[in-house]
Amino acid sequence: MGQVKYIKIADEIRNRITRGHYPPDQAIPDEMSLAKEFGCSRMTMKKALEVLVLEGLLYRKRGHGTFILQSSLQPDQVNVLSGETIGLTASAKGRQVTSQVIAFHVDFPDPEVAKHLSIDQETPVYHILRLRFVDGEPYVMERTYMPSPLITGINEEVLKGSIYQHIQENLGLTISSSHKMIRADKPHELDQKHLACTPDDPILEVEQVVYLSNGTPFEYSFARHRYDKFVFTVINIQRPQ
Amino acid sequence: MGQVKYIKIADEIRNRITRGHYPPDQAIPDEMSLAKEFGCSRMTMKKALEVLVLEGLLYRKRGHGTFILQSSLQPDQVNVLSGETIGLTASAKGRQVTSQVIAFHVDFPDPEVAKHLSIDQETPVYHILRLRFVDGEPYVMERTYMPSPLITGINEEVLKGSIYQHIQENLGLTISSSHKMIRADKPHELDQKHLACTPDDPILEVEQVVYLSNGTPFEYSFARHRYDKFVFTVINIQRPQ
DNA sequence: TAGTGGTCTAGACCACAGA
DNA sequence: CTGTGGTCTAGACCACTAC
Repeated sequence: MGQVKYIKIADEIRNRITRGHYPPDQAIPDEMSLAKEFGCSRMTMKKALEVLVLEGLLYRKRGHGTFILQSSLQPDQVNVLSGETIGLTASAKGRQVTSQVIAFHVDFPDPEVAKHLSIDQETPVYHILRLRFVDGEPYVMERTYMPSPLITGINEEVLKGSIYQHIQENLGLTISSSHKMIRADKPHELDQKHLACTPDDPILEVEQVVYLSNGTPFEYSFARHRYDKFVFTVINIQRPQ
Repeated sequence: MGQVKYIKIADEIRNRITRGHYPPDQAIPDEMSLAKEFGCSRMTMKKALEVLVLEGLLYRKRGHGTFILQSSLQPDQVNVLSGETIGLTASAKGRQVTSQVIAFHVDFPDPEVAKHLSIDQETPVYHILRLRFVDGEPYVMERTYMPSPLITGINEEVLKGSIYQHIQENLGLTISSSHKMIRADKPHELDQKHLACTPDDPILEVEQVVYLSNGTPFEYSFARHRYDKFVFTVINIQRPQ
């Protein structure tokens, strides 16, 4: 769990909300009361509540109070991916994720790949093509590029499981952010073959660059999803002015 | 512009970054130096930089410094929508947005619409169907539901422009957040007719609930986009632990 | 050891809402 | 007027990085 105080407080309040500890139709206690209860300053309390606002559980109204967003209590359908988690293995919690390696080799990157990975064309890159299953159903086809000098120790064994788990646990690297571009597309032949879809079944494609905590991009990928098995959810909070 | 200090500082630093004021391959000045330059406390400086981190312009490394994310300097293609702006009129800056009203009437909501707008089925709701053009090209078909007692003064004139502008400027309401679900779909007949697409052209659909700053949902909508004219971009920063 | 960002504090003042 | 959240401060200590 979070070793940091504001994360621990946010975790506790999130639990209270989802377990119905606070009446959903009135304000939760004010910042000062909560700060006193949790033995922290008001600023720290504010930071904890800010986490839950960004998750879409709470909204706050100056001069009024902090309230539970009704929609957060409705069991939103499958909710396959949120803006928060990275990686299919982490997203499909409780369901079994398996992977079939279709292609795996090392090559020099083309200019587009090199550009997104911020490397030159002389740096070798893993080319990985995986078909991924959730509970045995074909779910997504992932084409992934990673600089091989940076992400070491990739082999068939790793590819059958979770690359992200390998990066974090075996390589000790920290994943920090991702930039995604989401679009619809027509199915390629490869999609039709492996995702078992017809020529008029659309594909939802997620193009992504993922960064380590030192700012280095380590993954450039295209994930192509069956249109009937994937919804991408995003929560957007406006900044003042 | 932002009347708030940290927003104004963020605006200034954003300008410096995009104009190349800071060398892109080394750290920008540290928090204390910047705080001194802008005449603010270190906490305020941190808050300003946090804004730019969330926008994907900067990344920060404890014990190391604050750096410009290379990818933010590359002129990312069209970048039609980011997680930040709400509303087509605001997204398609510099391009001409026009709207054609296909249907517009008031009715009672079905249970699904009522649920997402947090109203009962006796509250009348605007049903709006608009085709929207960017620079004269058909771009997106929007089906929108809004509670008519809440969003007043909607007429053909407003619908041909920007509803959001009407809500903010004429009604004085503040839009605060949105929850989006993005998926691919096959084109309906209505899509094919108005978006000028063929039966095998996919559609990118954005289902959305938009909230006022008092937490009231005021819009439930489905925006159906031509697959070749819309990319949805999302930036995701991981929280510690 | 020096320098960086991350967290946390105690308190101040401001902006906004409702009685 | 009171109470709410929003901002800002000056300073402390901690965690991590590089030298």
